[in-house]
Amino acid sequence: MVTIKDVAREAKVSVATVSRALNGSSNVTPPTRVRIERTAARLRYVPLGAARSLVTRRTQAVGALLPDLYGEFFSELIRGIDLAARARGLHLLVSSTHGDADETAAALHALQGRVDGLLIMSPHVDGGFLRKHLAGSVPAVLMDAALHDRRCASVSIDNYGGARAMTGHLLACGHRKLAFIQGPEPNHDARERRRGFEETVAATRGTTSRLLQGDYSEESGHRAGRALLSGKDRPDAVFAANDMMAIGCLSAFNEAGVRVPEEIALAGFDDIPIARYMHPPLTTVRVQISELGHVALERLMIRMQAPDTPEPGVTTLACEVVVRASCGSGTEASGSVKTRQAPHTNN
Amino acid sequence: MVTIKDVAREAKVSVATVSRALNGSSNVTPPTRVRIERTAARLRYVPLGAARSLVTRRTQAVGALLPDLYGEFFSELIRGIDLAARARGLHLLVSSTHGDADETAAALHALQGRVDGLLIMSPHVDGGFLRKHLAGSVPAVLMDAALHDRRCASVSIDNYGGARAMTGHLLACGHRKLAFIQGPEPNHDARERRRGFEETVAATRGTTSRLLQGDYSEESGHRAGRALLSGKDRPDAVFAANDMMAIGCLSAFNEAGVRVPEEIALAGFDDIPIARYMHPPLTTVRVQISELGHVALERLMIRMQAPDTPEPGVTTLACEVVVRASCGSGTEASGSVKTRQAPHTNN
DNA sequence: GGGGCGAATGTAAACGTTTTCATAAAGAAA
DNA sequence: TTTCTTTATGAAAACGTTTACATTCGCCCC
Repeated sequence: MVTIKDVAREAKVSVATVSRALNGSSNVTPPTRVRIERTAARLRYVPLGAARSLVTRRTQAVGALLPDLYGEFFSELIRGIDLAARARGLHLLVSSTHGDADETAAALHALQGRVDGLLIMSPHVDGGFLRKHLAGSVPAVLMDAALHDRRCASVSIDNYGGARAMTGHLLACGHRKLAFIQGPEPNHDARERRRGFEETVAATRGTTSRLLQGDYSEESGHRAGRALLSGKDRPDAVFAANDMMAIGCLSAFNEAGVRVPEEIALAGFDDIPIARYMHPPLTTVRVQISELGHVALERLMIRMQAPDTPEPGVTTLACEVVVRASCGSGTEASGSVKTRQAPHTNN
Repeated sequence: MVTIKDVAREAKVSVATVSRALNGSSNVTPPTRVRIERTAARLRYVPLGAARSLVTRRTQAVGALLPDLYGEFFSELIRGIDLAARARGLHLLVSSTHGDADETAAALHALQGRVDGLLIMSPHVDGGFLRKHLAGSVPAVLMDAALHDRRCASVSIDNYGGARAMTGHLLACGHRKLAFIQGPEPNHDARERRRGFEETVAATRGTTSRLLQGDYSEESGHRAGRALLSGKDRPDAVFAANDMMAIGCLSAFNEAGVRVPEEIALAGFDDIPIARYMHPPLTTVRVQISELGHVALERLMIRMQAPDTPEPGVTTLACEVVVRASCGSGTEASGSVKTRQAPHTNN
């Protein structure tokens, strides 16, 4: 392996000068600098990250702890984080946890000491969990976290507002018998979306509603769709807690020859890129998924640079109802309604 | 920050013993071990990765350099890599390059010295590029690389065979006027898929074919679909070089009220999870995308453990035609044909 | 009871880099 | 010239960990 010493010897300078020349900064004579740069390039010298980190106390890396890596939601999220990290010159360490709280704690532990900051999305992680397992050793930002805990930074989507807006839209379209395919129970966002749906329905006279269990996968949406068709009291609109389930549900309807939106309306949540390419194009709640990653990373940067600044609380990203054909909206061909301005930070 | 010295002092042993106790291995008396473990847990000691890496010459991390992070193909690929890496106790550093060869080289450079191995997928990277910019400092495995270069390890999909098989299937369905929506020119896999299509068509009498340019995005597929409909000589089957474009194309057909497969057949490539949930479900070439990541990581592990072993050449992963409704296959409702056994390593 | 041996623990030297401090050289002010 | 300041460079000390080697201790065997 070629080290800084080799470069120093070849270029006939000390290691200190090599370090200075290569890190751009302080006083090195132009001729020495180019000589060193040439030598380094010739020897193919690459500074060892570990050694550098050890002395600078910086890894130039952030970790992203995610619950799963399945589907377009996460590819969009990772994309948003990656782009923002790249712009800041940071490396991105991704880690997924499929298991329970213990496994999540283990993953969190493994990530510490390797990164300068942590982006966390996990149903098991809230402020208390973080304080217990992180102990302030690394700044962290929660994404879509369960608890709006003032003491830890977090960036969330306005799941509740989005679900309210979408439910309101379905009602406005004239649908009265609604069904909701909910996401996995432990997920905070799944609960919020359901709450938005239920409260809106409860506040409107003359409506009936029904809940089906799902787990955010297409397959569970497909199952739910079949269950709805086989039941005796078919709803006139189905609101799925995410697009993947809506897509699975749509496919079940298509298989059964039930036309959407003529016979049954359908809406999703997330606005994953594929949603608009479905047939019919899917009415959904737009969440700027990549923006969530982007904003979370920016927040993390702030905390990394000034770790002792007062905790900045929760940032909420607005959602937006995107009306496409699948909800049977007669009045407007396509349009959108925002739940509120974004991003909005609540201290 | 709490270091190994703090733990040693608290537990009244030397740092060496702490290190031994925490790393599981050699002779430590059970009572001392538990005392050290307790102390470490109490102090919330986390070993600093950088220091550990510096002395062990291992980062316990692999890097994945990917061309982009958009769409389900990459989320599946990352998922496959992540799962395999997790199983091996390795961390995963992801990095994407959107730019040209220079940017790719820079990303490659930034990744060196931070990882024990590299997984690379990039249209700009071939064996020569690798030798020039990597210089054997880190073992690397190419995924779906342009050049089947014996001197560097690579895992590829049988793009050519898959395209041949699919084209053959479309012909077997009775379609004679074919169109192919090709992927971005610089991509090796895009070229291979086109080659498979063209050669199969050329070998069959009485067929006509037409090529349209795409870039693997839904949007480009949508554009291509519209172009096909507006043209005077409408094909009876369209083969898109990936599923995303097929989905965009399908959406264009749907918008125009052109029925698939009755009026025009459609096929894709990749079998992303969503493909089967389209309407009609998409006939496509199944590529075990996550398996590609998985196999690539396993290959990398081998090279990491024995760097001086002779280069093992190219591993090819078979593709499989998955027949669903979109191709208008009258005879069989659903089925599949493999191009060959997988995985198959060619030394 | 002494010699040898193995197990448990301690000591200290690496690992490659940055950075502080010291030094040398070169110019500016006198 | 002399002295002071500035600038470029070098020497060496950190950074936190692992690990080769040294040491101590207790035990068994003769």
